[in-house]
Amino acid sequence: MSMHDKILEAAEARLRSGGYGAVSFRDLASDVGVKSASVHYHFPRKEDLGVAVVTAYTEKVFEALGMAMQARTPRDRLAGYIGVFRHALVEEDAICLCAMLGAEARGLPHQVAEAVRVFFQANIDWLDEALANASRKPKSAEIIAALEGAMLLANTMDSIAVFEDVADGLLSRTE
Amino acid sequence: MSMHDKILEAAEARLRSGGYGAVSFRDLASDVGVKSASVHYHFPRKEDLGVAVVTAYTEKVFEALGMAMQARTPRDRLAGYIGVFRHALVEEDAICLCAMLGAEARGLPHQVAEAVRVFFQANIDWLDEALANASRKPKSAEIIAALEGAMLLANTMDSIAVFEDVADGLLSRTE
DNA sequence: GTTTGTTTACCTATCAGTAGGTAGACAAAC
DNA sequence: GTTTGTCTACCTACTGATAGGTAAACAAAC
Repeated sequence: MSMHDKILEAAEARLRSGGYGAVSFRDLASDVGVKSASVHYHFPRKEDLGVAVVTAYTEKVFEALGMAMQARTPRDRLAGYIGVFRHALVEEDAICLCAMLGAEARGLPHQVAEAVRVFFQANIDWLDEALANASRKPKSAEIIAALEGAMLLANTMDSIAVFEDVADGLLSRTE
Repeated sequence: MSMHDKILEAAEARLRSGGYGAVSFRDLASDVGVKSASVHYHFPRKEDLGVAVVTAYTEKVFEALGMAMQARTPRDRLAGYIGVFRHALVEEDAICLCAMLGAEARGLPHQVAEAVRVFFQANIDWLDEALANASRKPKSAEIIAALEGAMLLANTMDSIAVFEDVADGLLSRTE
């Protein structure tokens, strides 16, 4: 993997566990085995790094969502969507990057906050399309809010039970 | 208001807009018109300040919830509960303190994270009691997750519409 | 095929600014 | 005269960011 990508990966991990303020060029440099000036070579300003991480994260998520869109019924597509979030929470043991940055949105550099907004709008659009011919369903923004909130609570209480309850609730209201 | 309380108020505002890392003793001192050493006099370590803010916030929220518990039906009590969160979002123009700190929980000093956990558990307990004799209702943790997620999304997209949609959805599933 | 110029990807060293935190002087209140 | 609250003055550690340099890779010119 290129140094560029290794830095992005390390930055995503630190962002997701501690937020924007918890990411420093020196820590990232140490994570990937270079000096902080070299991190600045790849991402001149912290804002550039923030935007790049969110953009890469968005692409990664929507690549995973590509398969979920293939499912036959709206309900199965929603189950696939939920699965992507569950994987992020359980396998990567961290909340969604944009849940963290969404909470901090008011204090973020404008371009970073805008990238987060784009992520959520893209999620709304994806769900609108995936559930277009459902006979009964919550609004797309409601689904996202429920899942992001469930991650947040699961993260704090250190229990994924609440996430599964929310997921079941959403699926039972969709067909 | 005492200097102690003025510092708590300023710290809450900064915590809710930028997170734990965005709060500095110097900024707080400037906010309330003293020097940073004086803030250290009231709250020796940042962790002490963090715990005190969460504790005071919890008390403030549950004081407001006291009235909501008086309502006659489970549905009305839920409406009152939602109203407390709506007020925090709309009137104070910020997400719930514990939504922010819950997202950052993994990177917080242990006692602060624990205070946040206590806040959420107290909310679960409150809802369990308020909706005890409802004939139909979401689980308490589901309600909290939905509302916290709705705040997060509303904060990022700068639109309270998603919050109202989530609130309506919760009320329609409760009676 | 060797010289020349350019780019990539890093380095060391340093900057001004800010972080949390402390020691000790001081004045007013009790 | 002791407690309370604030001050000045300082510390060490770390922040994002910049300057200037270097070794290797590559391509074009001769």
